[in-house]
Amino acid sequence: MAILMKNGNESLTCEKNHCFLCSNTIPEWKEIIAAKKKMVRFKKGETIFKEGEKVTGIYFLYEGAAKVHKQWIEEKELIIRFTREGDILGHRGLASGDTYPVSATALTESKACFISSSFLETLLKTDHSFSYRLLQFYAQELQKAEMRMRNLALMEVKGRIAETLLELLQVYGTNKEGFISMAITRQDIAAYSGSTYETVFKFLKTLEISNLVAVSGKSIKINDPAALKKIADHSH
Amino acid sequence: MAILMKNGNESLTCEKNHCFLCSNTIPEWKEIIAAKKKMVRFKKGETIFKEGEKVTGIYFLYEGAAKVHKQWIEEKELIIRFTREGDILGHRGLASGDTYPVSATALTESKACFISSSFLETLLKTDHSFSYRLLQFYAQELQKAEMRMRNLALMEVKGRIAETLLELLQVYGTNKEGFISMAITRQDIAAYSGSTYETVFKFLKTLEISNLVAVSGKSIKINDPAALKKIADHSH
DNA sequence: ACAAAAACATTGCTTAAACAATATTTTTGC
DNA sequence: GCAAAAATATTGTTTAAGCAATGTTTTTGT
Repeated sequence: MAILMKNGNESLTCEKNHCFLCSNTIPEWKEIIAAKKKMVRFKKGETIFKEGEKVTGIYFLYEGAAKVHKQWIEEKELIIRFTREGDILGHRGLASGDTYPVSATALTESKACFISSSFLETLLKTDHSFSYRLLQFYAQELQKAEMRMRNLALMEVKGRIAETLLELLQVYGTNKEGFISMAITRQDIAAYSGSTYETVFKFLKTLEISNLVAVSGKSIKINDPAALKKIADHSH
Repeated sequence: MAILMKNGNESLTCEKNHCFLCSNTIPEWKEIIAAKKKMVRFKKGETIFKEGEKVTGIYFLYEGAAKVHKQWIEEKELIIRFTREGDILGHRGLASGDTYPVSATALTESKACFISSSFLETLLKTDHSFSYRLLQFYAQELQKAEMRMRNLALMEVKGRIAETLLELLQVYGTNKEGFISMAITRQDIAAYSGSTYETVFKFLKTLEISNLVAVSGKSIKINDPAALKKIADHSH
């Protein structure tokens, strides 16, 4: 049942049912959703959608990982959030403005389930519990955004980098060796913490020396999350 | 029809109909809403709700102005947004967590229309177009939050202060003399821009000297908004 | 009306963190 | 498989912006 789509991506069936869409819509709609949705595949580093592009719909990350980021002047960007499978992407497009306010890029080979804006609208207007859940999700996202605003504005860089590591740990978890299950570049750590590669490099080195983290290439192991939290909470 | 309430505030009728609640709910509900809502009055500097407090409901600012702010370690706070009449306050409380993630404080003598969480829930589950509008509002707020996250992380302070002045201009407008219609303390400008009183003081002085703004006590007049925008866009 | 508390004004000093420079290693596209 | 482009490593310099100190003015509570 792999139907070839115009962009060469296959339409695959969704077996996990773990995404926001699948777990929050009424069962009666499952089939219609299945017919309307498109499974899209992205290579590592591939753009899922780009800031400024016209909004076409919403994505539910089915497999893999992605970063949501926002550009500022060429060369500067802030990573807004790191996402894992099950997460929503592109939901900000729902606001009146019809272009994506952020970009999303796959961090690993990924699959996402795509729902067009028009169908989403129908869905929202019909399935009110879904609509209510989405509202709650938004309120939660807003809270997170405000927490981050505060951190970016008031914490010093070391704290922000510590927070970034903890966030990565929280989002991606660890593998059997205890390393964060996602190879992340220092560049991306800098882009999330709102700092620079060099600062991340220097601070990571001191963390390594004091044995709070272990680094092996792009893999990072956090030995003492509580100590990192302490650094974050005391950086002012 | 001024009914005395337990806290001494009067229940007043709402005549403006300009708030989100009044302009986005179905006419049939107007009377029920009128019966359920409570008009609350706040003195300048008075707390509308406080971070960490149990969420009791949502406020619609009917008259006056307020700031929404978030604390970090004693003494440090970030002002998340400035609000004017018609604006929503306390909507973040809708997320699962049952405490306000931010505080709101009246900047001037204000009146707000209060709706309890339980009634809001009923409203959302019944009036779906209201629910949809609120969803759009949230998406918009999320966009703004992300824009600010980016600015706080990547812009240098001068640009952030310039942005703050432009934001104040945009939210509160000007009086006949061209001054921003809201007396704002330098402390609050610092708290919004994520900087310090001294830095605001210094930068405001240079803006005054270069004639981009005029200052008279707590009143600020922006002579050249475009120049301020330019400063903001070039601060990196 | 008056004391206490904020807010304001002003200035140096200090430092965290960006910037710059340069060399090496890893990744990726054709 | 190789060249080009990212990403990494490292250290030194510079500067923006916070902190500290001290005094004055304005606001606010009683």
